[in-house]
Amino acid sequence: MTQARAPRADAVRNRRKILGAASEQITAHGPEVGMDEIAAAAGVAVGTLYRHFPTKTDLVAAVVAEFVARVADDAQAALERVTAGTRALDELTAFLGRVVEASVTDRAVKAAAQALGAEPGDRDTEERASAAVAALIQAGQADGDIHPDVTVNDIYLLFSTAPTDQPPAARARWLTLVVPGLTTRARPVDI
Amino acid sequence: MTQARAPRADAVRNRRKILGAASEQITAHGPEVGMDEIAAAAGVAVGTLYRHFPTKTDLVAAVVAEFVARVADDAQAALERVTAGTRALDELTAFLGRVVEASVTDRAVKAAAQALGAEPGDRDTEERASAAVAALIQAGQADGDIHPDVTVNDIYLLFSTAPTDQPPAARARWLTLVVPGLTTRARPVDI
DNA sequence: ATCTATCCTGAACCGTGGTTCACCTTTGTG
DNA sequence: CACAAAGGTGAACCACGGTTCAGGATAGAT
Repeated sequence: MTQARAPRADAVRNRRKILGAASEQITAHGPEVGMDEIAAAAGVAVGTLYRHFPTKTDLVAAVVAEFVARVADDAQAALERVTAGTRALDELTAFLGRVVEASVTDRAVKAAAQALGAEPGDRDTEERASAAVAALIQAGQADGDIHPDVTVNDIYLLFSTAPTDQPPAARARWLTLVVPGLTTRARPVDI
Repeated sequence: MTQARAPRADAVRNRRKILGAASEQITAHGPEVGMDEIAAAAGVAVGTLYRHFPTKTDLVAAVVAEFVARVADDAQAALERVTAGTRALDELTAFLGRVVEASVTDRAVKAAAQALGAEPGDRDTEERASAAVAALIQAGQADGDIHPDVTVNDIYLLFSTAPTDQPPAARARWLTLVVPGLTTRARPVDI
């Protein structure tokens, strides 16, 4: 059990700068930005990126984790408002809308959404988001607004198919088209 | 007005082979297959590809056009069944489902769908597909099944957001979630 | 102050994949 | 059959982007 020495001060500082710059760049230009650009934005050399994150995938995953955390916060806030008396379906709809809108600016969120379905990410944060969304759904079902079949996975499914790269009007329209599927009035469809 | 000489026999033959192989390869592995692989599948050298299609984009566009034509046929067939007495909403739903399922195998269709919203492609074929879908929608609206607001663009919007890369169950569920948005029972949503 | 483990640097490496081009082959006309 | 013109060939070119590594700098312990 060799006790690992504490990381050096500049290493910690750089790690933060890198994470910040990566978040910024990926948010602005999507996950396809070059490592060079991220390094430049962080005021650091490429090699330093690779000291902290063995591969680009790891770096992106770290950034994505931050976004997931943000979404989790959002969901929890919505849940609290419901407990305070607002209508669950409305909160869920608004939540969906907000996340989709956020996906447009923060293109990494889109990747995060797909990551939610695929790779684990932060177990805790993911759990937190899922729990809040699940509670939101349950509340809506208790109100009789949301269809009893609806699960958290449905929300993720919709979220992962959001038309992020389409104009605002299309995104709004998409939400309009998609929400009724969660609603009590909807009926199942055979394929 | 210099009359262009007719193309040579082997040129015509190769063009067909290329288009066939490209269609096959893109269908199987998506538009990201290398030009080398397409050339190999066609039993032809890379240079020949470039003689017929100045750029990879052009080749893909040509393949996509074929798929659009296939979708147009499908839509027209559905329309004819409606004229023969089947319910328009059911046909539209089934059509959506079929196209989504086709997108899974024929990954190029997905690209085609997005191309429909973006690049023109074959004006005629696109018109043909749009006309058939529009007629389908109108029929459904006449039945009182489909919401009066629904347009062809909505179908394209949904189609372009289909979860092509998710398991069959998820795709089916997606259809279930999405169709109610087209239905009379749905209500609009504010963002 | 010294010394070493840790960390940083950035030019170079490498695989990938679209594209080109100098040279050869085939077609089909005179 | 000869001989242009059209077409085909495929090795080489190039841009791009992730990754590496030998050498230099720095923190922090002694």
